[in-house]
Amino acid sequence: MILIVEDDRMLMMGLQVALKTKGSQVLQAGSVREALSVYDQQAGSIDFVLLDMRLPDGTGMEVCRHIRRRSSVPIIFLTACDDEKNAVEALGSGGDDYMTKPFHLRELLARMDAIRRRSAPQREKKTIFRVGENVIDIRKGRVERQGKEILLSAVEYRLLLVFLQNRGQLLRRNQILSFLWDDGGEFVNDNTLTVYIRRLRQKLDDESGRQIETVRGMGYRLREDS
Amino acid sequence: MILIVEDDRMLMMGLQVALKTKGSQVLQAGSVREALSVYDQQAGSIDFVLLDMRLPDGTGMEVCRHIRRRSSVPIIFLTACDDEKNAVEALGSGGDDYMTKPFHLRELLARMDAIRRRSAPQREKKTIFRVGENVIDIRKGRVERQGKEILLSAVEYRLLLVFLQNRGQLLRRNQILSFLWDDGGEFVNDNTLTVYIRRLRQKLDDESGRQIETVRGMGYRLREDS
DNA sequence: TGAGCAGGTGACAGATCTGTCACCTGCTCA
DNA sequence: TGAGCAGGTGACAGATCTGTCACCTGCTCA
Repeated sequence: MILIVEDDRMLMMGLQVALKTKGSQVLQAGSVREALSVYDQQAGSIDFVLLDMRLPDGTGMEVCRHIRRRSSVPIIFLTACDDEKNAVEALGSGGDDYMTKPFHLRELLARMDAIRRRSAPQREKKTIFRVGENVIDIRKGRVERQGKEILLSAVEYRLLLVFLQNRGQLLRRNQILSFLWDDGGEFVNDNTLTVYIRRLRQKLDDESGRQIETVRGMGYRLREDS
Repeated sequence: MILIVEDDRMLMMGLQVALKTKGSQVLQAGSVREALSVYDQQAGSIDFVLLDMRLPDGTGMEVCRHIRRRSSVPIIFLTACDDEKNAVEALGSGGDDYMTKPFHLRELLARMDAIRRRSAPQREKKTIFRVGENVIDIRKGRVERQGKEILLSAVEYRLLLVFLQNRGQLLRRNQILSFLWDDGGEFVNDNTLTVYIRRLRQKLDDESGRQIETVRGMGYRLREDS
């Protein structure tokens, strides 16, 4: 099921017809408010989101942040030309791609396919992870090293989960902030993340060296299993 | 791989030969100390544990508790006749069955098969659970109701996980204590569990009624999805 | 090579969590 | 029907966590 968030009725109609013709079901929302409400009710069945940047009661980024805190469903931003700067930023905040209006439907469909292909090798549902000598069992909410439990606070544990679900990938500070804090990290001090990274490192690091790498100017990355 | 914890060398030899003949690999341990060490190193590959009750440096229950905090691998206790009272208690602490020595190998093998069959329908690796109107995503370590995050403390969250992994099953207070506290719950006040049950209920319960049921004199049970 | 800045560090105040207590409620059985 | 007890409740002290601060370190570029 595809969620389209778009206040231009003509465009909405066009997209809807095109996507339905391709065999997809469609959900509509015309505002930030409506998008959040529809998303929360249907989250489980939505497998793609098309997201207008400018909405009558806010921006697509707000919707994107809301969704990204809950799911990794693909999101494509639809933007007017002069939104382009915003759109690029939006990618950092969790979008997978963006299209500048007006665009050819065929191109949109092609990009959707590309993104689907890219995310197709469904991450297997691992529930036990190894980070250095630490073993994390998310079904038990337990972290241990050499059989000894490592106690993590709630925020530390969730920070670790964010890294595990995106292992080996560079995560920007903004992305991590928005995963961890409900307000999208807008209202927490940037240094707070730095401090939690440090705390997590202190608990996880062993002789095998630093597990969470700093990518200067970019963000952090959890080392792939060595 | 089967872990045998037994200090009687003759019995150990017998079991080992019999199990190897049936195509199983075997790990040995002759004491509590050794059992814990072997278990911690091989936890991932052990799929059955035979556990003598009386060991030179302690009891099988200690080993059982250690393992149960980490895994639901099947455990059969091997007990001398006059241990029987303990053995029954041991089942409460997480054992799946017990055999009174001396026993027929054939009977042991039959019981092992029975337990394997019982646990065969591998619980699928769900990572998203619903409890009443609450949605728990263990890959994100998040609990929410109607899109609004419910904040759980570390102990509350792990208590919830214990229930989720044993949904619909009656959990005895002792079992829960040993899942949650590293000392097997021996050194925490019994009322502490009652209090955490209450706190978790306060956060999870909604109009659809109580999710964690009390089974008086027995323990607690998390309601199956209605 | 040193200015500027991204990220690291140690310490802190206030918030929350943890485990216990004393006491309450209400089930169950004689 | 009421004694006895399993489990529930509200409040609490001390421990831990949370987020911020002021300042430090060390990379990167002109």
